[in-house]
Amino acid sequence: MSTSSPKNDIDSVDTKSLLLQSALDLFDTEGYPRTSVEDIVARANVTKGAFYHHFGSKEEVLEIIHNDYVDSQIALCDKVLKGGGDPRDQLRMLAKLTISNLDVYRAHVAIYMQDRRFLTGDRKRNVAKKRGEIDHLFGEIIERGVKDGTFRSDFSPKLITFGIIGMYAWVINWWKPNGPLTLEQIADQYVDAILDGILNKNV
Amino acid sequence: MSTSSPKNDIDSVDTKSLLLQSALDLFDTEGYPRTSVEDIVARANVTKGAFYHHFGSKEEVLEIIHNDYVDSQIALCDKVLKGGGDPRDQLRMLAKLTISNLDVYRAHVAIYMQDRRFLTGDRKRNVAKKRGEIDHLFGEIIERGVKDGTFRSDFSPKLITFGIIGMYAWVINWWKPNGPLTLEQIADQYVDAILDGILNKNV
Amino acid sequence: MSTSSPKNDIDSVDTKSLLLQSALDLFDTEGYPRTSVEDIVARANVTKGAFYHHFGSKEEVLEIIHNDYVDSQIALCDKVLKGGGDPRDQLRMLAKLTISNLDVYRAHVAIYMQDRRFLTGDRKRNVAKKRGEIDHLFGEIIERGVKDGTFRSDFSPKLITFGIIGMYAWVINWWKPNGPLTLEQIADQYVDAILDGILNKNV
Amino acid sequence: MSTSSPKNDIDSVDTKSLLLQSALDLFDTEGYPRTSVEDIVARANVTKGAFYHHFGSKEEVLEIIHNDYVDSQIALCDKVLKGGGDPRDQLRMLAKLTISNLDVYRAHVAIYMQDRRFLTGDRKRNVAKKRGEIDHLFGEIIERGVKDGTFRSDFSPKLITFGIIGMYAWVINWWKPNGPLTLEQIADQYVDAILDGILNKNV
DNA sequence: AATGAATGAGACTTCATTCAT
DNA sequence: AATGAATGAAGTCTCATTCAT
Repeated sequence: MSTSSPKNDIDSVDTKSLLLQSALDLFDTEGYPRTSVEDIVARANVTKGAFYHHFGSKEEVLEIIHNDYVDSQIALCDKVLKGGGDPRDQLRMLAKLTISNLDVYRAHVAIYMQDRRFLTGDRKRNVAKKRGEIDHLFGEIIERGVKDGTFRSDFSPKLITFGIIGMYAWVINWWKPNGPLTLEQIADQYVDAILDGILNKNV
Repeated sequence: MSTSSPKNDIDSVDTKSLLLQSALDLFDTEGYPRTSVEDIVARANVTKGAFYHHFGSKEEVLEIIHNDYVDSQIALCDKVLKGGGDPRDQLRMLAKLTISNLDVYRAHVAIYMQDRRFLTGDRKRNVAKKRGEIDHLFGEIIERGVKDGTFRSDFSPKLITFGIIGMYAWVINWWKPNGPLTLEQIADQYVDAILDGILNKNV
Repeated sequence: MSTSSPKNDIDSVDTKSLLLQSALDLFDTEGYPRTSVEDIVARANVTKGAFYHHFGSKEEVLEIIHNDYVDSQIALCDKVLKGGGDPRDQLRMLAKLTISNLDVYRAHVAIYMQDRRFLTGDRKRNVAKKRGEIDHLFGEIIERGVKDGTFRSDFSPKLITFGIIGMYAWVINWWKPNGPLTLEQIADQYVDAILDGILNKNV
Repeated sequence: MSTSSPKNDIDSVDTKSLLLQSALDLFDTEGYPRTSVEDIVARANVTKGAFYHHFGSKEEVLEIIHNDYVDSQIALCDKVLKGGGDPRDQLRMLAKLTISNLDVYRAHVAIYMQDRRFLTGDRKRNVAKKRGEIDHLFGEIIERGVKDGTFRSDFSPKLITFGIIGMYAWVINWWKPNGPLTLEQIADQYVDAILDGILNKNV
């Protein structure tokens, strides 16, 4: 067998990833403003110099985390929209993918929800733009459903869009891995509730 | 002679209120961690000494703002629950009151949503406890509705509770006063959507 | 007698002046970039916090020192120009005042000559503008002298102006208080040399 | 096959010279303390390792630049002094050579004037010593001229020496290549002004 | 000859808070 | 009730230099 390069040695994790993971954990638990670069490097067992060798600033790390998640979410929306199907199925599919994304990106999403506002300048603008895209892609499904008669037309599509987004976004505030409900169940029940309502029609 | 105390003179606003308002505005627009005591007193046109004369710390101000809002919301929930009525009506009533509370407490709510986590120690615990109460009171309506057959029993009540809370909580993220929809319309449409679903049943 | 306020007590020097003097000494001996705020406050026996209570930045202190000197030099030029007299006398008067200004502003001038370039943005522009004024006021005397026939017209006035300024500016590089030559002698000999030349006409 | 070594290939400039030139440009425009090794290597399109392969430290580069210029200036003074001639001619010759040296060494001189003080230890002493030599060689011409009656004896030779040096040194502060005056004209007018004075004797 | 990751000391600055008045 | 000078800890970031490869 070939001798692997040092980078790939079993217990050599590259410093940059180590720092990113450390920042991710701390931003998630402590929040961005209360996490110091000092904290990040201490957890990664490297020096401040190493941090600034790999990243230009603490804010850049925040941006990277945001983009990681937001890009994945956009890709997901694109996939669903391009997949075709009727609005009802698309809504369910998007809900499922969005929520199952939490398995991979739970910390990213928590940080995105809470610390987005600490981005400044171009970073703020870029992330805001991508966020707008996501809202727009979500909204398209609703609007198409209203047009083709699948969804009721007596609601404001924008209102419904934000309502659905709100339901799913809120999950991050109470869901814990290993809870009684799987992510799949959460996604399905929310879609069912939204489509058919929670009223008991058999009465 | 005038009998009014100096505090009530036509254009004498008392310093403490001035400082609270200043903090409210700044926490709302800049966020708690990026607002310095210096900023607060500058906007209120007083000095730091005055601030520490009226408040023990910056965090105390954050707590006051939180309690102002949370107490009002609890009062509101209590009122609805004590008012009796069937779960459907209670849900609608609570939704309407909660949302119209945004007219008065928009900044408080925004701060509550974003900066709650910067409270520490007892303050953190107290606010968390009150938040739990609100969630609980909301949940009670749902649970009672499931029990008495008003709401479907195939959903997790907790899930539905958080879903509804999420929809309404999210409003703070997109609603602007003077937009096309009134707060009353928002409250009603969300209740209608949740109760009956968004599917067009006439097809 | 009236009891003097604490500010005027015999050995109470106000912190701001103390810090300015400390900065002046250190910028003079070590240069601006090698002087840290830490150094300045250590020499003044106060804390860094006190420094930033009185000044917005290290650069602001540099600007204050520059303005102190440059403004005094402009005032001096104005005084000579408004005083009238023939160009020869004005030149001598300006030389004398400029050089005797070194007694008061020796450190300021040394700093101005060496550390001017570390000012940035508006501060850089403002000081550059004032510097231009001084050059201009100096040049006016020479130009008037050329026009009225006092000075030879076969030299470029600008060249002569800068030559004279250079001679006087250079003094800061070698003059030490308590040297063999008084500032008055230096000023006079330079004016004599410039007006009549150093050639021995008696040969 | 080509016999030239790779170093001499048409567009292969050796890294060391590239780095020196890069440092020269940056020290000139930004100043030594504000130029980082990072800046130098970025401009030369190499890495830090290359820099420290060729130079022991950033300060060593500053010293090299200083010695390049100072040695050339000493050589020049030596040449004039050894060339003999009367003090007046020697003065003119030295002025001309000194000033025309600016064509080649403009950046070096600017750096020498501004950043000399950032040399430390032996480097500082060595450059100071060479600087003293230059002053001395200049002064010798003046002193010899006073002794042999060419120059007036009522001036302090040291004063006159520094005055002349100041005039020429100052040129770096205002002269721009491609300005209206050639370096030759500058040198000549200054010598004429110093020898004969600027007063109009025909009045 | 050159790379580039990493170090570690030190720089400037912010800021909640205290305290004498 | 209020001032404003002062503190001191902590924060972000820079940078000359080293070193294994």
